Amino acid sequence: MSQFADVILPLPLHKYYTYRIPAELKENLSTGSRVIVPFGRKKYYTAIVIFTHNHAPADYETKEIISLLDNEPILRRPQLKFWEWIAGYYFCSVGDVYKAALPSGLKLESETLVSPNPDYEENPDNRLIERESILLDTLSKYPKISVQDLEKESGLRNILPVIRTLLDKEALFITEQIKRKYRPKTETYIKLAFGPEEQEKLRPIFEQLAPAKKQLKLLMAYLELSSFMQRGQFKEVPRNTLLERADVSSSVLSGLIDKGILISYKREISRLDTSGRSAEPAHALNTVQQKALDQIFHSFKDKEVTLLHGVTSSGKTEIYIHLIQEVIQKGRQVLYLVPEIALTTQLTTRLQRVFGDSLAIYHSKFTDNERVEIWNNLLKDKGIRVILGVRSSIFLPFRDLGLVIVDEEHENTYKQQDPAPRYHARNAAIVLASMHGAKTLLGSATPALESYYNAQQGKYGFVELTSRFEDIQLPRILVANTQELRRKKQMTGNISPLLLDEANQALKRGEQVILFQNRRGFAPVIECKLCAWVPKCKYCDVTLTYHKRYHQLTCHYCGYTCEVPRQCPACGHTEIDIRGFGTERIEEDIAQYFPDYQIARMDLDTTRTRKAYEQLIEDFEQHKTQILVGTQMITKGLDFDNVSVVGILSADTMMNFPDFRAHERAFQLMAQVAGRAGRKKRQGTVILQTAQPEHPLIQQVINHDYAGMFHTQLKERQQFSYPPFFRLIYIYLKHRDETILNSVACSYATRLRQVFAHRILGPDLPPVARIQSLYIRKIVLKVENNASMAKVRELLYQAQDDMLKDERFKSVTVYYDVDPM
DNA sequence: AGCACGCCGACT
DNA sequence: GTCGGCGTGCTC
Repeated sequence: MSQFADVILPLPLHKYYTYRIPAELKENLSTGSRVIVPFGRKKYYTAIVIFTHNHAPADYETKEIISLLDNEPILRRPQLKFWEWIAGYYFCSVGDVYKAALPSGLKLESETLVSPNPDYEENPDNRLIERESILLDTLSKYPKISVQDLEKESGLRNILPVIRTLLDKEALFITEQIKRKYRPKTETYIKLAFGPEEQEKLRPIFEQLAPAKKQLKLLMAYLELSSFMQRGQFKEVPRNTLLERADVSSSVLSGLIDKGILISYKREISRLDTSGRSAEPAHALNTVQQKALDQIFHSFKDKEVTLLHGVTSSGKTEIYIHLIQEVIQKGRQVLYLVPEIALTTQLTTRLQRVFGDSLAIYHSKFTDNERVEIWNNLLKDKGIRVILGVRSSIFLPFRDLGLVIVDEEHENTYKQQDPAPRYHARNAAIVLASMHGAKTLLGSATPALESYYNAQQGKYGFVELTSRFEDIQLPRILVANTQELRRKKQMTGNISPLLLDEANQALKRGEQVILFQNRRGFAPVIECKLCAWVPKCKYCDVTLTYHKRYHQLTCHYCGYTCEVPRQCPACGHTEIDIRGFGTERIEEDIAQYFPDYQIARMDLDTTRTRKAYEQLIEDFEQHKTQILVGTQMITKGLDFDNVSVVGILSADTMMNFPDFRAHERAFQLMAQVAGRAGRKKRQGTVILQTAQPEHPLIQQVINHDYAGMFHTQLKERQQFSYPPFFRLIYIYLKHRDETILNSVACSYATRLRQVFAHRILGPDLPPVARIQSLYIRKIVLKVENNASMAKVRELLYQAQDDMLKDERFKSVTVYYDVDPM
């Protein structure tokens, strides 16, 4: 039996820590168990055992594990391997992955509690200073209080040193308490105190209760609910149901319990909605869908990953359902990934109907306790077969995945941005699937360039669905040339006459209208007011970002900088300015034109809660609102059958966004939003407002020409060394002193150039160059797609170690973003 | 991450 | 002269 355990701590530390296993825990402790360990002088953490062994570390004294939280591992072995892969690929610690992977209900935290020493008497030789007195006075009011609360109550700042001195003077005690966050949900049940075999006891009870009308009423209600009348049983009945049925107060119930007639007890119940949902059969597929399904099965024979390119509303979901059924019939599990915003009631109810209780939904807006229950259900294999979930559900303890579906695989919300691990759920899921020997299906109407390229190269299988479900026509797309309209003074606001006219007609016919404006219009991009000319970087093919502070234009890929031109190089116009109008503005504008219709706005601000979001959708579905103004949120997974006109208010803001993926994203967004138009009854109309109607991208949108867009973009990606030909790694440097940061960033880039040569760009100011008073610089590394990532990682870490010899570098924080979006 | 130790400026 | 500011390094 092992003496020592190496553990993962929930911290950004790049190694495992070794602890002694106390004798009494040796039996049950194993890889994947959670343990409480002391770390540093006073902290306790929940760590995860990754390895047990008998090698006593030579150069330090080990501490002992405090306690074991699980008699059985809460992780499955392949998960740890998966965590290590993520940490390696995305340049972060396994601790970072651990933090992201476990629902916080399974992560316990220690909290310091302070209590006064009642026997303390002030020593005249060692008087208390003022801060100490104040603290002690406050403390005397509480038997036990947390450090955070004590800080608040005392009105003092930075009380930890004071607590320390008081501790030395023995004026107080401190204890560390581990907070148990997950609580099983319980419900109180009521039952007769005796069984049906003693039912003759009932008669005297009725007589006894004759004067107590309310108690009698309650007893009758119980007998009724417990199905005694039909079957002579005394079943347990939930307390609330009983009180509701009897319509009496709880004191009446207490009366009966006191008399020993009824008994009350608590029972653990599941939070997961298992209200006996019965599975119903899936819809039959039409011939086109069936053919696609067959092709997917065929493709699975020799490809790990298959891309399903299906136009909007081609019925991809039904194909998924049939695939899932196939896999779960074999006893294997399915992970169905969707982007954060695509988890709509429309999709969940559809899946719940087919899969009933074997489906679980894993979403950040669900409470933590629910997520813990899903985790435990999977761990103990209690019936969940299909997980419909967002990004973080790749970390769930799957026993045997047979299939991973990544729907809307092009969505950038699959990439985690800020705290590490900065992982891409689509790419990580592919790795996860291969660890399980499962297949991955990527689905999208507008695939990511990278995925489509992989399919073209034969790395992925490829299946196409070209016709829409029930032969609905793709919408016709009309262009409103805003440049010309403005010049002719036919358009002053943000809405063209053509869009107004089409919207008006639709509304009069009782149909609905969607107006789409990407809020990214707020990006600091300048443009010519007349012709929408936008300055671009000569080297990166990326829109330049405007920095107000210096009145300069900068490329945030390579750092190229220039002055703002006085007049437009394209048309000579002299008004060049920051552009951008958001959804709020559109909502106001449109309200003036259509005062008789109800308008709703859907963006980050109006959908803070799940409820608000669902309410907006419900209102629109039920035609309570006629016009919906929104950001890209409205493009995802929503099926409205009465929308005939969609307005894209500014194609230019999307196309000119300072990012090498701007055109790809603009196409995806426009195609997705256009797909909301004209669903069941007739062809819809999309009004596309742009100042550059002849632009190839606009033509590709009009012609629903994904392949055309792909080829144009691919050429540019190759020319400027971007994905899928090159892999990007961003290296971020943070420091609170801008001057130091600048010089360190420059010398770091120089150092990196010695290793990676021209593959290093920058340093440059990222779009948000200062966060929480920390300045940020970004260095870009472009490596050939076929380069060894292990080698790149080694070289990067080596360069970082080298730089640490520089004194100034010590206080600089470095972090990486691999495959940034 | 957090916490302790250590070295410099605003107060008694 | 001390208190408290934050910079640096360590945690099994």
